[in-house]
Parts: sequence; structure tokens; C-alpha cells
Amino acid sequence: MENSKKASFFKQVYRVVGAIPPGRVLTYGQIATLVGAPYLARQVGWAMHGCPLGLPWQRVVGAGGRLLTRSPNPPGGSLQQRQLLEQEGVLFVGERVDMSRHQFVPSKGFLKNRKRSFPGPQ
DNA sequence: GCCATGGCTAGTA
DNA sequence: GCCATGGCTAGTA
Repeated sequence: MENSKKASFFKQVYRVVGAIPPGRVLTYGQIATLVGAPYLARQVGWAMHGCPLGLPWQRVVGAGGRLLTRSPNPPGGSLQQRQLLEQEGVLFVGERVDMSRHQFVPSKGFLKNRKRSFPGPQ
């Protein structure tokens, strides 16, 4: 991917992450689709390595509600992610987020129309 | 649990 | 080769 395009891809990813409400989650694939590159789910994962402080990184999960984070980034890996999500009232089924209850389904054009963003920890 | 997949980077876009 | 992804065979009571 071209450099300028890559930069905007990252920025768009962070913008989407900042717009996930508390208690809701988005998958890597959903985010890739929302920024117009449905096949770049893995690159969303890479972008999350460089997730700026203050974004609710814990609200990004794998397909089916799987938690895929590994220490040391974030420090506590999936365990810390689960704790942060549970603090917002997110329920789990086994090791997975209960997606039927918590998957965020953005309205069309939600990025353009959103009134606010939703900060994470830190 | 396995494998096809995209991009190529290890700092913070 | 590496990875914070996603989708899900085939044989079967």
C-alpha cells in the first residue's frame, strides 16, 4: 500500500475505534469494511499495535467475539482486555464476547454524523 | 484446530 | 517468516 494511503488507513482506523460506544465491540473485519478495505482485517490488527493512548482499544475483538490481544502490548493481553470490557458491562460466553448482545452495528454514515467520540482508559 | 490470506512494519502513522 | 484475522471440511447417529 502506498505510504500516504497507509497513513490515512491508520487514521481512519483510529477514528472508527474512537467512535465505539462503551459496552459495545467492533471486529477487525468490521473496521476494515468501514474504512473501505474489507480484506485488510489483518492490517487493522497491525494498526492496533500503534493505537494512540486514550482510544478504547479493548472494544476491538476478533470475529465471533474472540479476544486476540497478547502481552506485552497491551501489558495484560486478553486478560486485561476482558477486565476492561467487563467493567463496561460486557458479558462473555465462555472465552468470547457475547456478540449477540454487544456487537456494535454502526448506522450508515456514523463517522460523518457522529456527535461525539468515546474515550477509553488511560 | 486448521489453513488461506495481505502486506512487509516492530514504533506508534 | 510473522501476525491483535476470518471462516469453517468431512464424515457422521
